[in-house]
Amino acid sequence: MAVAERLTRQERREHNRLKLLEAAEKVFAERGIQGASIDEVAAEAGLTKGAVYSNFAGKEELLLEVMRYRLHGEAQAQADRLLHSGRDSGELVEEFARYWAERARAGDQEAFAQMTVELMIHATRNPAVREQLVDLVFPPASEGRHPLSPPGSALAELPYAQADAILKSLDIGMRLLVLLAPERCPPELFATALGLLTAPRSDHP
Amino acid sequence: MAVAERLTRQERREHNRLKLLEAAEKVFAERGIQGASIDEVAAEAGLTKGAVYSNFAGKEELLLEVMRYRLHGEAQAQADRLLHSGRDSGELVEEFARYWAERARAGDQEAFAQMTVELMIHATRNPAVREQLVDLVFPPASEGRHPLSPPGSALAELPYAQADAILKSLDIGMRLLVLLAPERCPPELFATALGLLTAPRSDHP
DNA sequence: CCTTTCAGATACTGATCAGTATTCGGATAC
DNA sequence: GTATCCGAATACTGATCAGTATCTGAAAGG
Repeated sequence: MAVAERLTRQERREHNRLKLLEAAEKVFAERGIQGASIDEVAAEAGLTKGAVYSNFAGKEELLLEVMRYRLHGEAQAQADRLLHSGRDSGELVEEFARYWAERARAGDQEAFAQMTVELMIHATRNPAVREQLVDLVFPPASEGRHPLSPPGSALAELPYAQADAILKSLDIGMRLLVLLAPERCPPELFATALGLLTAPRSDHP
Repeated sequence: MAVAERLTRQERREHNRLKLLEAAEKVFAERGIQGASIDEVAAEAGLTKGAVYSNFAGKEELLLEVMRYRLHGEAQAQADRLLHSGRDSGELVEEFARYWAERARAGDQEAFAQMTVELMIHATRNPAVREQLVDLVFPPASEGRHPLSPPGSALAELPYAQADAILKSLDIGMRLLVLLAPERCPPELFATALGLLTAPRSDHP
C-alpha cells in the first residue's frame, strides 16, 4: 500500500488535481462554501495550500471546477443514460423515481446536493458565477417532448423548457427538504409527485 | 422628519430590536449567512455591535429570530388567510399561484427566499438549528385534505402531510430556480405546475 | 436635583483565512 | 552527473470577525 509510487511530474500533477477536487467537494459540503477554507481542502487531500493555488486560480475557480467535474462525472452520465435510453416513458418515469430515491438515501449524494444549492445561492450574488452555473444547470435546450413526460400526460403538452424547469424545481426542492427533514419529506415522495405530474391527462379539451 | 423622538427605554429597545431584525434579513440575504458580519448588520440598522449583543445571544439566535419574525409577519399571515379562507378550491389555487408569482417578482421576497434556503442548508449542519427550523417549516400537521388540493384532484387523495411536502418542495425549488435564472424559470411557471398537480383526476380507480 | 440603572457605544482580543513571496527537492534534460 | 525547472511546501501579510470587557449618557426613580 504505502509503496512510494514513482510518477512523472505530469501524472503526479493530475493525480493531485483530482484529489483536490474530491477533497473540495467534501469540505465545501461539510462546512459550506463560505465556511470552507482553502487550507482545510488542501489538508483533506493530504496536500497544502500551495498545491491548491498551483492548480486553481482561487477559491471561486475551484468551486466551479468541482461542479463541472461532478456534473460531467459518473453520476450524471448514469442519469443521462437513463433519461435518454429509448425506453418506454412509463417505466422510465418509475425507474427514474426509484433511482432518485436511492441516490437521495445514499450519503454520497448529500454532499453534492448541498453544494449545488449553496452554489446556486452564491451564484445569485455573483453574476460571473451565475452565468456559468446557469449553463451547467440548463444545458442547451432540447426540442419537443421531455423524456420524462409520457405522451398523453398533461406534462407532455408543455414545451420542453417548461416541463424541464418544473421537474428541476421539484427535484431541487425535494432534495433540499429531504436533506432538512427526511422524516417529514421521505425520498419516496419523489415518485409520488412525479406520478402526479405524469399522470395521463383527464381529457376534456 | 429628523425630530429627535423622545421615547421610553422600553420603546426604544423594542424599536431597535425591530430595526436589527430588518437589517439582519437584508444583510444576510445580500452577503449570505456566513458572509454577513454582525458589524454590518448593526451598521445597516444605524447601530453598533453592542446593540446586537444586547438584544440577541449571538449570530445564530439572531438568524432564527429573523426567520420567526418573517414567518409570523404580514406576508405569511396573508398567505395563510388566502389558504384558509373558506373559498372554493379551484379559484383558491389560481389565486394562490397569482399571488406566488407576484411576490416572486417583487424584490422584497428575494431576500427572504435566499435566506430561507441558506438557513435550510445551515440547519443541515447544525442539529439544534435544524430542529427549530423544521418546526417552523412544518408546523403541527393538519389532518385531512390539503387546502390547495381541490376535491377530485389526484393530489387530494394523498394524506395532508404528503401533499404538503410535495407542494413545499415545488415552492422552494422553484423559488430557487427563479432566483438563479428567471429567464429559464419564469415565476408564472408556478401556476402551470400547480395546475398540473391539482388537475382533476382521470378516474379509473 | 441627585442617584441608580441599563441599553448601547467603544475598545480590545484571539482566531481564522485568502492570497502572495519565497524556498525546496525531486524530476527532467543534457 | 550536473544544471535546470517547476510543482508543491513553507512562511508571511493584511484583513476580517465573533465575542467580551469596559465605559457612557440618558432615562428611571426617588
